Amino acid sequence: MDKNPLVLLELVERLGNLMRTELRKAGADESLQAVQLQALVYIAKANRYSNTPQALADYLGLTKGTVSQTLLLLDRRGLIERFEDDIDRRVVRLRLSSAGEELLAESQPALAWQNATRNISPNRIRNATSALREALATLQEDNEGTVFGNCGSCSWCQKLSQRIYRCGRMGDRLSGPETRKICRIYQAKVDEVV
Amino acid sequence: MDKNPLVLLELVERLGNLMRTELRKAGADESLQAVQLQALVYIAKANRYSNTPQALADYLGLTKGTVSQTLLLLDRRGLIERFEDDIDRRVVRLRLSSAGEELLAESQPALAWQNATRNISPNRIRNATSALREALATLQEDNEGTVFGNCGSCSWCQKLSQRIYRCGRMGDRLSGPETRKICRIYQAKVDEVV
DNA sequence: CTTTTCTGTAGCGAGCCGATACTAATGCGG
DNA sequence: CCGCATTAGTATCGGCTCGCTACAGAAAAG
Repeated sequence: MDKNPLVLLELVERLGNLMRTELRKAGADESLQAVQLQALVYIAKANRYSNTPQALADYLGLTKGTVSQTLLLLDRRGLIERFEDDIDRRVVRLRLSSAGEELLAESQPALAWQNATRNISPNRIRNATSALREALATLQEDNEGTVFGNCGSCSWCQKLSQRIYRCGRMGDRLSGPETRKICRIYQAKVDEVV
Repeated sequence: MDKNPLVLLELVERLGNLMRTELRKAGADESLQAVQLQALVYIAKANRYSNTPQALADYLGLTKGTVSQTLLLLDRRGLIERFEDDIDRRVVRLRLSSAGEELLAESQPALAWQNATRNISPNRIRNATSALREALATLQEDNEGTVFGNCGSCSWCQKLSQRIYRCGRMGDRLSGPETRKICRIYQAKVDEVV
């Protein structure tokens, strides 16, 4: 029975396609494309190491040129802000403008999904999440791509006190909320399959 | 913990995006787009009730106008054949040409996925498949979309003999292989959550 | 025999997307 | 301190996607 993975793939692809059209519908009010909404969602969740065009390109699986175009458009719309990094003046940092935050809060692109999963028990969702997460990690490692994650299961993360954490890779102190954002230098703990 | 569904959604979207870029890479040799490969895969799997442009549009979550363009291109490339239905002369039937079958056999777009899931136990894959299938069905019902499936779990399907089946909705006899193709008039059995 | 509904197609326009070529900043070796 | 490779990002081009509107023909409904 090695056909089962293919069945799962078909489901992932179909759900991906349908959620993409959901995104299109959600963005149609503001005349935004699906990818643009995905970019906004990412920027809202990215931590300080991951709010750059290159990271977004890795995340979405697109080239940096393509992403650059999307960001240009979002900037013209006033939904994001781009500003130079103080230290490395090649890199551009991204963040949502207040208009972008507002837009994201209003248009709930995930609403259809919430409804679609209402009858699935938390336990089954956890199991499915775990399996897909492993597939994603393996897929990205095979492609030498970036594995995104948050500090909760990252081997670099050190807990300094009740509320203060520290990233052993970058040497920065991180607040609690910041440890729950998404990070591109994430390194899975060896014995943790989550 | 009603945040878990959102985590699952994020995984589905990311995997969908990445497999989409895998598709792009796989189709790049033949200079085919991701959607075009998805269309070919669908046409290869569609049964006699489901090999039409409209069905494909429902499956991919696109409009019939968009799909029409894709099919036009695939036809010009000689990868599919389009022919009129004998009874209802509005409908166009689709099938792969031999060139199309060959192309699909050679470019294995699912290879990366097979590798990515190699370390996941069949049992976990089954569980994940089951959960996602339910999400998909609910999502499509909410949107009044078509729920695709095959005869194995369809309430219209009758088993006439060891090898012969019958579709109670359309009244046709179906061979064993045909019952494993994908169908747009699928109706889930009431007590079967599969 | 209309009228409506259901097929599919045609053409338009905004935008996606990869590829290529480019600028500018950093870093490394000497 | 000076080349030279590397990295982050932008600019431009061409092909294609995709929704939209309009359209034609066949079938179904009245």
